Order: sequence, then structure tokens, then C-alpha cells
Amino acid sequence: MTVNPTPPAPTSVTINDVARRAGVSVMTVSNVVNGKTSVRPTTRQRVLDAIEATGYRVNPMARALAGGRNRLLSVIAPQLNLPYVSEVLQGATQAAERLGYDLVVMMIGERNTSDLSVMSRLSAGALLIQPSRRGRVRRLHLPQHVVSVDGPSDLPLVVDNYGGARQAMQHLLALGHTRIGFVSGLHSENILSGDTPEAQLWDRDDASERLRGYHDSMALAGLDVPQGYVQHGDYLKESGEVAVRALLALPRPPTALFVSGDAMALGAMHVAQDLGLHVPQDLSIVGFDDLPIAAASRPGLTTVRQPLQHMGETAVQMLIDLVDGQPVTLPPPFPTELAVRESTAPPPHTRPA
Amino acid sequence: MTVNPTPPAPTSVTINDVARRAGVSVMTVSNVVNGKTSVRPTTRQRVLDAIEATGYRVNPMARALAGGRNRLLSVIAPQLNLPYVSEVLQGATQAAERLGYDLVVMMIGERNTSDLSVMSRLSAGALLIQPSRRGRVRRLHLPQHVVSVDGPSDLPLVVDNYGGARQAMQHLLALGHTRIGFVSGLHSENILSGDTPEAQLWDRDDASERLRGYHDSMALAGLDVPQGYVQHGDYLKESGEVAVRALLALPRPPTALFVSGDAMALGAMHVAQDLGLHVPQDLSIVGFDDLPIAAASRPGLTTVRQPLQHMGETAVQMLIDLVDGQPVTLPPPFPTELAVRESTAPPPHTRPA
DNA sequence: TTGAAAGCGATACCAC
DNA sequence: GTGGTATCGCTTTCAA
Repeated sequence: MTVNPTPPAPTSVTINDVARRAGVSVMTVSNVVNGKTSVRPTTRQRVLDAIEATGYRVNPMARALAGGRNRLLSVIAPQLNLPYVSEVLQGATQAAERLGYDLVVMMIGERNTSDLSVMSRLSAGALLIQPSRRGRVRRLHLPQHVVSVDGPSDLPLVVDNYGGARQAMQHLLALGHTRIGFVSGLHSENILSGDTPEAQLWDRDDASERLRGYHDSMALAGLDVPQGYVQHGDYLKESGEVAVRALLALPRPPTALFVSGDAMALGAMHVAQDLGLHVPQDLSIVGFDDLPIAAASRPGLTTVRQPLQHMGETAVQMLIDLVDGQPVTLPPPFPTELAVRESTAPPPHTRPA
Repeated sequence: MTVNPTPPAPTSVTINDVARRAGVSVMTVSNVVNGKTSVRPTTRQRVLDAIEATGYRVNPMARALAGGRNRLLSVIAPQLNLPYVSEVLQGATQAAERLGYDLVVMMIGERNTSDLSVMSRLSAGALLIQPSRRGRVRRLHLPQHVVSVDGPSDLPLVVDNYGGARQAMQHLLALGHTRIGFVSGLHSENILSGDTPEAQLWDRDDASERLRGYHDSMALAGLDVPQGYVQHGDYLKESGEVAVRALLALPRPPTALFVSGDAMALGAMHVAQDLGLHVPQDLSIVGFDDLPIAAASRPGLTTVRQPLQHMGETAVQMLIDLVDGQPVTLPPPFPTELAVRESTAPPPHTRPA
């Protein structure tokens, strides 16, 4: 079946049509639509009726051009099929819907050819989620107000990675583990050209914070970190596989692993299983992120959950406050939560033989 | 830290600035920018230099207002954290980037409060992905040109669900299975108000097509479908769990399952494992969709893969052709591909005792 | 090939 | 309270 392009769309109804029909000026219609200055109830009703009758809807472009505010927010993310991004987005969407704002999403991939200026000019504010290292976002192309989640901006929302690591370690220590290995994530870089001092806040990157949490936990528990107990990964499954092989090949291998990302943790778990180990009986594993696959795996992966949806909601709230001209305060790092599943248990030697 | 709202943004450079700097009229600048009528090379270069020097970028709103075309496409989907949607989106993004178009995404949730008119007026065309049953999309709010993936439009791209089901069944039959159970998906409905006849094409919904593929495969293999071998699910994990319990409780339970969705298939697999069955030794399972979790599960799930990225790319191609005023032909249903993993094997009785 | 002028649809400022 | 009118940045139509 072939579809031929349709001719130009019919002209839509404008504010003038409404004004004419209601017998008032366009100004009055505008005022009614925007609920601005006080309009006499009878006049207002007349305008409302005219709007209803004509099916009038404001033209966002014209409004934006004329300097008016749109109840529209844009989200900018590297990709949308990243679990991290979609979680934040989910929260953002809910908040936006609740507060009567619309949300549009743009992706900035590696090449960043995207002309962000479209949305940036049309929307009142932008939420940056985990902008990738490659696709640099220039300040110039962003709306006036920007809030970021896991990315740089004047208002960077961050998760308490250090605290999350401490939670994970506390769980393993409480179970009685003393030989705990660690697999790190990737060190991140800064992105926004023209970084503000605030951007540094974000630069305390996740990987380092989690590593610090591991080291502090071990130290506070009076435990040494044996040679080779800290392996470096890149958040991808494969690196978890490599890391666990190295860890298990150690003369005194760990009885538990704290892995900085779920994908790596699952990779590690599968390799351990392939090597004949039982999880959690022979090896406990804790992940980080609580991706969907963490709950779907067998055994279910104990992992540190980030309040991503909540962060998304908060970001949108802040954005709207900013747009409304209210001062906004950056909240402290968001606390994590430990999702305890089946991949953790006491170490082998503490159980009855 | 508190951030105070910044004062109105500095005025940006307009076409007038460029014209003045280049010593030409705005018309000429416009022509250069849009590559329209022939402009004398020297003049063109002068304008280009001025653009470069000033950092000028066209204001999409003004352009849209004035009736010009934007190289902008919008994608409309119910949610973004659905694997199906993000796969299609991925392909669409790539194609758009390759062809020099921008893509913005809007979600229409259950409530559909979103004012789609923003993007629909700004963008040249829209790609509808799996619009939900609840959030009805009114034609009025869509751009002139619409292509859909798994949804209604004049140009609905569909996957060959029937063929996919046949592939899955063929795989199981070739392994020697004769007792094959089926778990169906959910029957879908039509959405677009004011449905065109073409929309009917899409109305041959996935669930029915897969079921038909199952029945035909059995019939063609000369096999009966015993009572209770067809269970009905809703694509969610839980329904797969319920279905497999019913299936395994049958007097002569199946040795293989063809499940219409990966989430259900995984639910079924886990229940079977909990009941002490080994997959695939005691029970083979084939899914449909090839979600990320299908590859991540243990054992890996054999499943029917849909060419979602490819469909996304095709959709964007078509959209752009349409925008360019070229006639477009609806391609036939997209063929699926079987991803063979570890969840399928010959039935128990055919292996050496 | 280039330019001047008239909108596109809405808002804002300032009179009435 | 309500209504002119200039203006936003760009494209289009029609002359030059």
C-alpha cells in the first residue's frame, strides 16, 4: 500500500477567531487563557464559551516567540534504554504530570548532532540525566534553568554512593564475613564545558565514593584488605566476570563480594556458578543499582537501591520552582536502601558443618 | 546551597544581526540557511562567515510560526522504560541522526494530559510507538505525517508475529517435541479515534497471530492440541507463573512450552525450577520478544527476536520521505529471528536413558 | 540574484 | 477591566 503525502494542513483556529467570536479583544482572550489579570466573570465566561466552541488551543510557538512561558520541561539524556535513565525519567514524568507540566525528551548521543536549541528555547527548564562523557552539552544550547541527576549543573542531584557502599558492607559484615572482595566501577569525567565550582560536587564520582565506602568499612571493622581484593571494572558484565576470576584465583579467596554495579555483579555470579560455587552458600554477592535484572536473576541479587524515581521527581519540582522564580536549595545526597535478596548469606565456616 | 533564579537570558543573535554583519538582507541569509534559491557564491560565503562569527542559530519557533519546515521529528510512546519502546527508539534515533533530523520524545501515559500539540505543531512528522489502550491519541493533536510501530496509523509497521510463532514451533518440533503447551498474550484493542481501514491492519493483534501460528504449526505437524494446552496470559511475569502451574498439573503435561512473551516465559521457567524440574532437560521453553532479561537469565532463554531497531529506522526513513513529499509504501510485516539459547533441548524420552 | 514589506499567533506595555 | 499596538524571529510574496 502506498500513501501519498497529504496537502498542507488546514489552518487552525487562532486567538483572533476566539476574540471575534466572543466579541472581545485578543488581549482579553489572552488574559483569560493565562488566568492573569482579573477579568469580569461574565466576560470570562463568554471567552471560555468561544474557546470551547471553536476548539481553540494556544500555539506554543507563538507564545514562546512572544516571550510567554510554556508549561513545558525538557529532559536530556544520552540514551533512553539505560535502566538508570528510565527510572529517573519515570519519576520525572509523574511529578510533571502531577504539577501540570509537559515533558519532552531529547537524546544526545555520542555525536551530539542534535540541535538542543529547539527544546531549550521552547521549554522553561531542562533536566539533565547522566549526560555522556562524549556528547558534550554546551551551556548555550540549554534552557535557562537546569537541574541534573548524575551530571553537572548548578544543581546536581547526587546519590549517597558512600553511604550506599557502607550499607552493603555493613550487611556483609553483619553476616559474619571478614574476607570481602571489591569490584570497582569506572572513573567518570567532567562534561559541561565551562564548569562551575558546583559541578565539582558531581565530580566526586560514583566509583571513587563506593571504593571509599568499602575501604572505610573494612578499616572500621578492623579488617585488612588483602592484596588483590580490590579489582577494577567498568560497569559492564564482562569486567565482572574477569574480576571474579582474579578474586577466586587468590590464595585466600574472599567469601563475599561487593560489586559496584549489578551487571558486573551478575556476571560475577554466573562465573562463580560456572566454577561450581554455590551462591550464596560458598560466595555472597552484593551489587549496586538494583536494575530490573537484579530482581529477575536466580538467586535474586542483594543490591543497593538508589532512589532514582524520587530523584526524578525532586528534579522536576526544583525546576518548576526555579521557573516560578522561587529560590531553590540543593538537597543533600539522596540516601540509598539495601534490597536484600538471596545472593547473600553467612560465610561457609560459620554454618554448622 | 541555594540557587536564585537567574534574570532573563541575554538576547540571542538573530537573523538580522547576521544580515547586518554580512551587509545583505535577511532574505539572503534565510536563503543561505535553507539552501534555497541560488545565491551568488561570494555572497553565500559572506553570509556563512557572518553566521560563523556570530554563532547564529535559527530560532525553530520563529521558523515554525512563519510556516517553515523544521528538521524535527517527534516520537510518541506510552512509556520509555519498556524494552520494546526503547529498542524501536534506538533505531529511530540512529536513523534520524544519520539523516540529519532531530528527534524528541513525548510520553502519553494513562491520563494523557500531555499537550501533544506542542510537538505536533513543531515537528514535521511523528512516530507512534505502541500507544497504550488508555491514553487515546486524537488525530487532531498529531502532526500531519504519522507512522506507527505496533500501533494504529495510515502507515502501521508490524512484525510478522505469525511467522515468529511458526519459527519458535518449528524449533521445538525439530527437537522432537510433540507435547507443546502454549501461553498466549493479551488481546489488544484499537485506539485511534476515527480509525481508518488501514488501522485494521494493526488490529490483527500480536496475541492472536501468535496463537494462530501455534495452532497451524501443531496441525501441520499432525499433532493434536490436548485439552488445557493453551493457557491465556497478559504478558506479565505472574501470568506466566500461573499458566505453567496449570500446564504442569495436566495429566500428560507438555515437554515444551511456547510462551508469547519473555517476562511470562521467565516466570514460567522459575516456577518450573522451583517445582524441581530442570530446564531444558525436563522442560523446554521458548519465549517471544528477546528482552534484555532473556539473555541475562540462567539458562539463557531461547526466544523470538523482533527487528525492533530496524523497524524504528524504517519508520524514520518513511517519515522523512513523507515530509519531503515523496510517496511512501508500507513494507510487509517484518520477519523475526529465533535466538537459540539454553532453554531448549530434545524432550526427555528421546535422550539415552 | 537580491531586497522590502507583510504577516504567522501570541504577549506586554500602556493608555482608556 | 479592557483594548490598541509594537514586537518576537523568521519565511514568503512580490518587486526591483
